[in-house]
Amino acid sequence: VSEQTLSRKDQIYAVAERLFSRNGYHATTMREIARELEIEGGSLYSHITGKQELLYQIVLRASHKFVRAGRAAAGSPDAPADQLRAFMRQHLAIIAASVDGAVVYFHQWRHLEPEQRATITAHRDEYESYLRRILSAGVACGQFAAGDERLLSKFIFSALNWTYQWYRPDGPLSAEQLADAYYEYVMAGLAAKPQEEADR
Amino acid sequence: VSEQTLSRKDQIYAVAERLFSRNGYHATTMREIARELEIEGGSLYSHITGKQELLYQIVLRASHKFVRAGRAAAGSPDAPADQLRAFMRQHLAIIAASVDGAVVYFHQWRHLEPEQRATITAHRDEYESYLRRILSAGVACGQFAAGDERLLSKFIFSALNWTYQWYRPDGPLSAEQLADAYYEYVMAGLAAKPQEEADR
Amino acid sequence: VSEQTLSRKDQIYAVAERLFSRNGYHATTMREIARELEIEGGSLYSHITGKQELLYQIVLRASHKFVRAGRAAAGSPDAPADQLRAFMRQHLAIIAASVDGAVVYFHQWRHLEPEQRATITAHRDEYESYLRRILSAGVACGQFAAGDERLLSKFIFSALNWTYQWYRPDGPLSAEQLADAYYEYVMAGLAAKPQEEADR
Amino acid sequence: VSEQTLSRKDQIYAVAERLFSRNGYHATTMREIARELEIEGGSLYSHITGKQELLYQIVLRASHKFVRAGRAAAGSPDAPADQLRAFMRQHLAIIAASVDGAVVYFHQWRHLEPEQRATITAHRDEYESYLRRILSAGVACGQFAAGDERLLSKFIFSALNWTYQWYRPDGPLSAEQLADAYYEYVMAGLAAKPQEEADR
DNA sequence: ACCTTCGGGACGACCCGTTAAT
DNA sequence: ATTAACGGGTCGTCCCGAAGGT
Repeated sequence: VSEQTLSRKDQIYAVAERLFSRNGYHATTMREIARELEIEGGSLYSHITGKQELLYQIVLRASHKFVRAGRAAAGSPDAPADQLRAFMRQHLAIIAASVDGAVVYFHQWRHLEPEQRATITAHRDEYESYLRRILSAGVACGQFAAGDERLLSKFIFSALNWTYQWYRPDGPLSAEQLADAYYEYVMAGLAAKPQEEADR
Repeated sequence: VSEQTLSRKDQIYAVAERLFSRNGYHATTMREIARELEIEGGSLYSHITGKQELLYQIVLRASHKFVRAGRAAAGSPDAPADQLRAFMRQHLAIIAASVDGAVVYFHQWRHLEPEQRATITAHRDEYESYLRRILSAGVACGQFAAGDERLLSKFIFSALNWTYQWYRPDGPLSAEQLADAYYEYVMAGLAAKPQEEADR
Repeated sequence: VSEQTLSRKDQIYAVAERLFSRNGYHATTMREIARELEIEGGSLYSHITGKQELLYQIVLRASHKFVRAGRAAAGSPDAPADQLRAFMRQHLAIIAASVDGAVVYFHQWRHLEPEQRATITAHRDEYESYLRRILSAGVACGQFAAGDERLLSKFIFSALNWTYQWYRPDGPLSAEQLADAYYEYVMAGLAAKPQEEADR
Repeated sequence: VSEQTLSRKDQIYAVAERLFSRNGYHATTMREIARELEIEGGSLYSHITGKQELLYQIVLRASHKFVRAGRAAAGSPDAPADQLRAFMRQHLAIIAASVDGAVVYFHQWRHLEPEQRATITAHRDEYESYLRRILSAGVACGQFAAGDERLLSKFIFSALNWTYQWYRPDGPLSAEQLADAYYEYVMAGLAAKPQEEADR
């Protein structure tokens, strides 16, 4: 990532995001962040208010991105199956755009202050509700088989969320290709289909 | 959890597992662990060698459980689809048996020493290879549709691994029920089936 | 040194002397002492009262040996030159008998409690006075050249005391041989003698 | 000692040298060093890397001084007897310039890390070789009586090294006077000389 | 009588987030 | 943006003692 054209403050956020992601919040020191920018530890405080705020802003930003994407997907006039595909694409696009941000979002929210955590949790709940709404609509209109929507949504989120553990945007798969592949798995499963069996 | 009949050492490990899981390795202090056992911080060191060793043993134990289970599932004489079901059941059974252990295993391995981390990574690779072997066998014998087995294995692991984030063994779902539900999702997907539609 | 036939208490003192000598008082731990005896740290306290007492007794013993030897040398009816030779032989014999004891005596007395230190200092002063008495007597009877006896005594003690830094009783030189060699240096110096020069 | 014009780092080294000398390395705490400078213990670490490094630098500095002086004395074009006198003067001048530094050098090198200790030991060996070279040259040219040069060099070092135990530069004797007195002892011994007796 | 086990409590070096002065 | 420092905290170690086993 080019850190050249960013303001000093944004550079700090960028470095913090990377280090929080790689080493975790508590294992990252302010001096480490400063060293990457070739300044002294104390100098950070001309630009930021503190470590805690650093974490909060990073998590909050990621959180907003997900919520915004989810609201868009669930609010579109498309059929539920297409909404689901859009939802998955968006989710993976956000992760692909900033794997480090995603890692911090998913892993480090525990280290927020209670108030901050409450805010983030609320966002997360809202986001998850969008997927459940899509699923319900799909069942209602007969596109999806009936089932436990709550459990199903967790199943889908599992697939989506876990990607930050291994996905790298510079790998062979684009985020969209990955989303489409996962969409197929989610929709059709992996069992051999009757006609395929007949083909052999 | 009954900590009555455990040796002091095992009590320490149990508390450490819980706190590492809830708060993370670096945010957990040795004195916190001690306080839960109503002894002083320094007294821990009559029983253990250090914080790092605590983490390593906890992660190592979880790692062993997964490897053992994976080897058993992939080595059974059953058909691949049954192996897969067994694999998923075992995986969730391990998580259900100790959610805290699973959280530490999945989240805190980054804080191991390089050597320790290498050991754990090797175990993880071995474990993942068992699932891929099952999937390959299933494709070979026509039980599973052909596809990218590497990607598919990641998809399945996503579903399995993410459970530690929300699953509680004292909830409404047993680990086995959850495994079976997930197995169905993985095999058949959520798209409404033609005959099912006809059934209605 | 055979530690077989000693009482447990004496074994502890023997080990402590060795470790205090090699590593110093503060760098030696009670557990280390115990480990050499293949018991646990806490078990030492059945036999001794504490670490400080250990040091004090070791230093005190060495101190007594020197004082006793000095008193004997200075109190003998021999001529001062012979008293000096006896003094030097005795001093080195004590060091040779227990280099570790000598090291602790010379190095670790700083770590005694003030009271204990005062006792040892008094002994040391007494010991040094014996040498000065011998020197004064030698000057008075014309055996030694006149000079600053205070400085001279320091010069002689330097040679004697420093030996614990390098002397090993199992080396090529016996303590007596060393004492005699040093006696010659002290008496005659190293300058070539006139007749020796004539010899060439 | 004026600690006014020194950099903070040098002040720390000066205090550490004094305390290591008086109380020994292990009995000196970082907080004690800090207290003398009227700062908090943790604040030391803005200027230095650690306690071990403190010791190493202090010992290393003293070590360098001795080696440099020894090389100069043994390398001069003077006659061996004059080289010896110069060697002794330099040695005592170094001790007089910093008795504390000498004490640390002679006493605390045991507490260095193995690698550091090896460096210091090599320096010490080099230094001692210079004196032996002077002695050999003196014997070869007939200025010194023949004898065991190895033992003789130890004898001379004893006198020189032990001085840090009692010598204080603000006492009645200058370092040079002391060196010259010791030089006379070493060269001529203390036995009454025949012609001197005749002179009386 | 001897030793182990378990623990207390103080203290060790060192590090961290942060700030005031410059 | 730096420099120097604070103050509180971290893990770990140490000496020592009490309870209890053999």
